[in-house]
Amino acid sequence: MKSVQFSIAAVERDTGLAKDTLRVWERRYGFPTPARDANGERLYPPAQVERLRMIKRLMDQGLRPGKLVSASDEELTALATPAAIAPARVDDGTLSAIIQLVKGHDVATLRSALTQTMHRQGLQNFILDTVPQLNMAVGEAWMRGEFEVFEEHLYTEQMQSLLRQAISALPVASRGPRVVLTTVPEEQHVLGLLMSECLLTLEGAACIPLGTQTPLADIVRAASAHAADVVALSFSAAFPSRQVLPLVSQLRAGLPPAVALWLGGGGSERLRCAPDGVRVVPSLAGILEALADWRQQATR
Amino acid sequence: MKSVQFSIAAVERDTGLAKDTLRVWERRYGFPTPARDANGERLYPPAQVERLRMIKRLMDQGLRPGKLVSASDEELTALATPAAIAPARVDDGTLSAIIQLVKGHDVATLRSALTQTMHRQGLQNFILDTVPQLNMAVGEAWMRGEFEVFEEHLYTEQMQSLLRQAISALPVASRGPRVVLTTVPEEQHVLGLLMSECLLTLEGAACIPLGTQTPLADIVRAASAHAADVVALSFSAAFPSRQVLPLVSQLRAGLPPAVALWLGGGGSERLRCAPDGVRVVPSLAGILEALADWRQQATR
DNA sequence: CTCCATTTTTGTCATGGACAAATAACACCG
DNA sequence: CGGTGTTATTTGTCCATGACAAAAATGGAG
Repeated sequence: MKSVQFSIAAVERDTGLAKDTLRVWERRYGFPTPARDANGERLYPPAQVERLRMIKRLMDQGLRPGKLVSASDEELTALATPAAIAPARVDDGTLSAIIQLVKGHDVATLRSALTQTMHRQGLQNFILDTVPQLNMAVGEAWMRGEFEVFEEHLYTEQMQSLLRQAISALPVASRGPRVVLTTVPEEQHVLGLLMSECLLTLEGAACIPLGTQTPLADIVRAASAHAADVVALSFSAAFPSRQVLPLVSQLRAGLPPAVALWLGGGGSERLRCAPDGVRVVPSLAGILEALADWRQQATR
Repeated sequence: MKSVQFSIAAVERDTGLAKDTLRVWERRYGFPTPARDANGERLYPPAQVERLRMIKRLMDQGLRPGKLVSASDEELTALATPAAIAPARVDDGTLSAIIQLVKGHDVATLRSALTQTMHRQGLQNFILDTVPQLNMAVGEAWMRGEFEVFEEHLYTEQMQSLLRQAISALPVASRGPRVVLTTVPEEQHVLGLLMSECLLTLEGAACIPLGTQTPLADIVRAASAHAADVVALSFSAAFPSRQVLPLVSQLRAGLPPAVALWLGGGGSERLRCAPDGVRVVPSLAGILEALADWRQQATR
């Protein structure tokens, strides 16, 4: 394989670390140490990009960059070791079987296994239990280096299809509330949204799915146009946590007070104190709880 | 409505203009002219953000920023006028009916109308004719300012569900070729991929969908792991054309020569001269042609 | 141990200069 | 007059360095 070098923009894309951050790390910690092209622009070797990706992954777990970038390679791999991050979990065999199918690169078999598991367990159980566990297992396998990026993509794609299919098959909602589902710009993880849409639609709520990355102003407009009762946002664990609070505050200020604002996903848990009128939904089961609360309040 | 001020990061999110670009415009053209907070950081008034969004829209049509930012408000609104950009097109009524449904914010009716149209026309006709026309109609309506961003999101989301559902319903492929479908990082438009997947699966090709934004190195690994015969990439018209050629060249260099590389979507047409071993597929119908060519060559 | 104040860590923003790719403008020739 | 090659302008991205504020860690008092 040719030794390709990465520009700073390419590294930002591949790692999710901002250009400013990459430069300031170099200045402060002495890593990374990119070469320079004829014009003085940074050229990152693939090995350093790989290391940066691992660092980012560990940071998403809550570890601090100062320790990580100055750590030795051995310490890094030790941190990424199963024992360090993957608490043993109960597994009836279904999980590992599906993981193996992803690794086996057999799309058709993977799809039918997922479909079969969903039908066996029922949609609600599938979404509350199996899907989150699968997501975590995939994420952990990726961190341990057992999964390639494209294998994670393949999994996400299949799961996405399955969930959308399930949603399509559900009866049209009638009871309310009307829920606008989306993510903020920069947040492109879609599975959380789809799982939420499944649960809400199962309970008879009317979902208005906007997909990912809706600008804040347009979320407000959508809530108004669709006469929404709730706006539900999903933040993945990879989303820069320092940006969550300002985003949410700005959105809350723009929305009418009568519209509820729910936050879900791994990135919302790190929020210290939610502003007034914002409900953090810590898990998928919490959605059902929030829904029940809303309905109770609505009848009064 | 409170007069909220936007930080430079917020403006980048809402407009899609990079921070560096915003600063350099201010330096060169004298617009925008943000206020400053106590710490000297830029605070953009909402009116300027709105103007920036309009400028960005017009730039996506090919107009140049130098003219736009120094233009008067009147000139701007004149450029954004329907007559300036939207050639009338033949329309049997189905198109405008669906557009009206999107604007009517009735999710359930929109979904059933799309489903019905698909079944009436048959999947292949639907994808070759109606879907591209709808996409264009939506894009044009958006340019004219008749569509909000969230309305485009809603349309995309519904179409995505419909196409994924159609793909799931198709029989598993058996004939080959094996096609890896994805987009490069930064390219997040997914409808082109799904339409291609539909057509290919209809013809019995085995698709390996990786979703959007797969890093180049992982596209290569996926092609190898899945024993792919073809890698198909989709570039939307919005993708920065200056980046297409370097990306494609790099990918072509990394792939084995036996693996074909197909490019589709509006962003691939602006490619001056494709490198050796790269096939530009100018339209959706071209996919069927490329497929036929591949099969003919494979039998020899 | 809990809670509050202080220090360290960390990401983001500012300035001003530079360069290269893309585009427009222009001169030239058939 | 239309096509073509060359120069000029436009435009986005990158760099270096300095600064600051929010978040996290630390430490001390109750």
